[in-house]
Amino acid sequence: MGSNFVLLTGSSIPWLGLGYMKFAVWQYSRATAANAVTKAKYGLGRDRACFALEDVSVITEVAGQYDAGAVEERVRRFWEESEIYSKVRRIRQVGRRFFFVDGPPYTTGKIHLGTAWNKVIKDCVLRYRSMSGYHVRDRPGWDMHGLPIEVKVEEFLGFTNKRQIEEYGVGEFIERCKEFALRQKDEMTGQFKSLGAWMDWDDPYMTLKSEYIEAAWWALKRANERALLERGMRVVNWCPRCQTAIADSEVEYWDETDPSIYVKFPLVEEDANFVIWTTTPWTIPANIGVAVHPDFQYSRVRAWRGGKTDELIMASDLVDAVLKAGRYKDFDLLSTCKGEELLDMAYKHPLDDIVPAQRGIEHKVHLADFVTAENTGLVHIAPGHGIEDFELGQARGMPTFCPVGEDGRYTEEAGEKYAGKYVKEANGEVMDDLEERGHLLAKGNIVHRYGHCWRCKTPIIFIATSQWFLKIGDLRSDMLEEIAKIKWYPDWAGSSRFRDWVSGARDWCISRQRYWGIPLPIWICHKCGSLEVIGTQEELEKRSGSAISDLHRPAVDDVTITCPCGGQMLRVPDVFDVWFDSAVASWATLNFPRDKSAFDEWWPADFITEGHDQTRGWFYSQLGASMVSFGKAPYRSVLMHGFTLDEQGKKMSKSIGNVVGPEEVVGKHGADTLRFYVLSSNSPWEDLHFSWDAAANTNRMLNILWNAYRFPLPYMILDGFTAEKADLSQYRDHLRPEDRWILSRVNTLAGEVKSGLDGYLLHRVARAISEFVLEDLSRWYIQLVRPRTWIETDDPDKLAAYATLYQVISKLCRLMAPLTPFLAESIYQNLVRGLDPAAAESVHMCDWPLPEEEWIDHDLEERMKFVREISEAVSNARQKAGRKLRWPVAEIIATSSEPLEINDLEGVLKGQTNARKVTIGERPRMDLELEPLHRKIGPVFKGDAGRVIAELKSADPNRVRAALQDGIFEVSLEGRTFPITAEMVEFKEKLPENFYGADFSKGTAYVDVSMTPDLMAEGYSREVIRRIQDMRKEMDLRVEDTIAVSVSVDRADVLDLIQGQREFIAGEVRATELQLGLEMEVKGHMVKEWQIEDLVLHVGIGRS
RNA sequence: GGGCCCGUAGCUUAGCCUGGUUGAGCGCACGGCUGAUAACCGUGAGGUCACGCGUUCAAAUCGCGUCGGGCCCA
Repeated sequence: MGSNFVLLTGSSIPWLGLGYMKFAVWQYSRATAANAVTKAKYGLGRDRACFALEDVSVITEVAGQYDAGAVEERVRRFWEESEIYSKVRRIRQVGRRFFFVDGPPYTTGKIHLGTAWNKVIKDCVLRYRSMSGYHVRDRPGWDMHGLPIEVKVEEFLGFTNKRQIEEYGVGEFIERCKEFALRQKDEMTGQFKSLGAWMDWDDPYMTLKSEYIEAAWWALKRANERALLERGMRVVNWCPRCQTAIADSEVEYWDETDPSIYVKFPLVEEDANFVIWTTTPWTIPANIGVAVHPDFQYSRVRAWRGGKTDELIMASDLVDAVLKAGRYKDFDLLSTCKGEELLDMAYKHPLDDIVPAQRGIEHKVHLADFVTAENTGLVHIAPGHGIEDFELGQARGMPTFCPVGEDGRYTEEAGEKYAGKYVKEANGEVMDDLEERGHLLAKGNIVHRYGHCWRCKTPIIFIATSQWFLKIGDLRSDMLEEIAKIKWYPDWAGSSRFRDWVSGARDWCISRQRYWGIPLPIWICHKCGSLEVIGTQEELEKRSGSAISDLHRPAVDDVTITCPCGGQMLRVPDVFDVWFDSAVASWATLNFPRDKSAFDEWWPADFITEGHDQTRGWFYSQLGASMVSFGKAPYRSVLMHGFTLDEQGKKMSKSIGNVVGPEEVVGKHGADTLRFYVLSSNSPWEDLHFSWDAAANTNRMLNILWNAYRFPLPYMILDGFTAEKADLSQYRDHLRPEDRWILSRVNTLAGEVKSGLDGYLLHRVARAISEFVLEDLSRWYIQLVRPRTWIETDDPDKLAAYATLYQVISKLCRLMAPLTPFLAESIYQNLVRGLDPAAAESVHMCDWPLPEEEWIDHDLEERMKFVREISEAVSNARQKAGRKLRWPVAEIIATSSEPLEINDLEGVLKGQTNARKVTIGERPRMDLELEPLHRKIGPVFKGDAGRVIAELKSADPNRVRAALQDGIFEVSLEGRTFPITAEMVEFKEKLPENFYGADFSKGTAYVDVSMTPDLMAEGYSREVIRRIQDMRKEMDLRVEDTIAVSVSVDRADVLDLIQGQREFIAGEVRATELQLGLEMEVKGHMVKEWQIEDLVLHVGIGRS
């Protein structure tokens, strides 16, 4: 009892489950009830059913509003209960393999918009591949080791340094890290699932698992066999707080103020000084040399300040700037020389009285190309504190002097005065010491970008330490060759970006002096010094003779093995750089080396996709590790995607407060909206500027789709539409041109979607779908098909429309399944499975809908395009004329610059424009307009000109033109005649009265809005019908209810007109009685007064 | 400082590869439809295509440079 209670209250999951169950029971009864009742009774469709449960083998009506939350919850439940995911993967096991490797997200505990986008792309691609018949390998992964988690756990435990971890116990600490990582993983799994990402969540690969660790060990063993593993002193980025080397990628830069000092290094043999510049005074105690550029010109000057003179050597171009910084008054140029002439000139270390170790070291000038013409043109070289310094030091035989310890404090080697001081804090003291000894030429401050530990934000320092390296530099050219074989999306991601990065590949420092990571499997003999790299747990157990429970520290630290020399071999205490963990993912996910057959079957990956930050990250680390292990690239194709930024294109950051979480978007608009939005918003490789407006617009598009799908359902249900009736083949002769058109369009769309998905142009796919839904389906086809759905008999015309809609929507939901898996499933379950229980159990189990060429008719699509354009132009023209669509027009005319074929679509055009007659090609008969030209007439007729012009204006332009064609036209005024010549007038064509025109892409459409009694009768009747329908709706009448109607108008002429339309009106509104009268009293359950322009209408409605 | 990508209407964007009157959606204003209706449709206003120079008969599109944004590096 007690534990049961705790379970219910302690976790929100069981509680939610209970809620869902009640919801489902309610839903089920609703759905079945609704279905049973709707046949007899229309109007019940306000329930929130999303699709029929699978044992109800009929379609049901759905909610009037797209409620993503409800739809997704229902679908999620269906997927879980019916185990759809595993079924989908199972049925494809016979297919061609598609090996996808998930770039493992770091277990931070919370996914962000970028991570969501990443998984949506992956899911979309995998669903498409699966539907296309591929046997998809979709194991997700988790990156669970490393400093970020260590730092979190340290924070939690209140630790500030490594010693506290050792005191706490490494074993305990590792255990905390592990728990933390596993908990975060579980939370994030839920977040990914809510996006509809289908991956093998029950069996992800985890970097902390033994089989995973072995994959890394095995790779290192291979590296050693190939002589690519090396131990050596290197200068590394060092975090003095974490007391470990950190990778370049773990360094975070931001502006910081540091000292900027000019230091004089006195020459040994002469009374002169080299001038160097640095921002790190604390590295001066470790100075070993000075570098100059061999080709620069250097000057020796004698400079004055405060009554003293100094002889200084620096780059000639920088003399002025340096002397200004040192506040020298004036100087004499003594001599100049090229940098190479300075080679090997000796100087004395400026602090050798404080740093005794410096006294035995030779200090001199070296040549280096990396010297730039900035500051002084001479560079202070401390091989223990700089990467280039170290390299130059190695090349030139300088000692690597590094009097700084792992904690960032000077060691005894730095001399008594400095020993124990934290280097960044010693800057001031070093400057003072230089100043006291007269070696400080100038000091100031500089704001520059400085590196920090990305986890604990401590400023990093460079120190020389002994580390383990992979000699990636040796593999550079092989890597470049491999890159060229990989298919990159977009191409430049590989051909320029990645290529550039790999061209600068340097040896990879893989060791870290930490705890929570994969231990380096290197054992060293303490007697003979030989080294052994262990590849697997089994191998280690065999070599050590003891069973091992956990491959992590500290357990593995205690394992010793016996060297062939008889000595004892101990493990190197370091762990791997965490980047190495994910680098081996492509084979670790296959459980290689434990399982060699899976590797043979699957490796290398067919596809990976990550953000562009992974160019230097995972794309690179995987390539490097794979080249070391197998000599080839671990992936065949790569889609590089962008970053998610805010609407202004700024990085989302907590401090700016512009962060949008995926769960916010899902909560507001649903997962399908988020998915479709991120896929459609821009090309995958561009950065996404998240916009709430755009997301809402995507939701609106899905709502329109929902409405389009929902629209025919009540009619289909009412008419008992069945699977047999849905078979399109029986209606071949009854398909209207618009049916053939939408069928052509959906197949054209299928082609576009396929080629887009094949080429990872996901935005093109989403946009093509969106365009189809809005333009073709909702705005056009549904409008065209509407009248056919309320034909009452089993007319093949109506059934052909149903079958067409069925065909289109069932194809569309398959095409959308990879993008909006919930909505697609919901539609599929109701419409497709509802009619045909034998259909595949889930839309995601369907085969990919290929374009059916026999349905594609480009000509028809082209013709319809013009019909739509003309139709739009006509509504434009109608608007100019102030004639509503409800009022029929006698004729519309479309003219164009090129031949225009409408053919079979004339009926569509007539219907949509509400025109009695459609004329294509002929121009309307134009009226002529005559314009007298004042400047010609005036000079000829002088004082009479005014009256002549007036007379001309009132003349019939046709008569004038006819006369002018023969010669002159005579104007008679008060008995006089005025001869008018052709040059005195201009003719313009004018649309006849009641004609209005508007342009479309190929020409102009005209509408003749002249009224006839016949047209007026229909117009008024439609006005009346529309009011009655409105009232029927207000009374909440069912579609088949009949009514008694009385209508009174206040104009006799209108009464006459509508009297002739009695049957039309009664039929449209299902009236069994219809009374029409002038100023009469109307009656019924509902009575309303309406104003239609200048007509007052009274309508009374009652049930009959 | 270097590499790669991006900059088009108030906002989000298409067009750029292959030069020839910038096309849409949102928002705004006006209108229409009314058995998809808390839905939908039409019309209108709104753009020195970041800026400058060049190539060309012609540049949003090609080249160079500047500015701004992003990622990566130094």
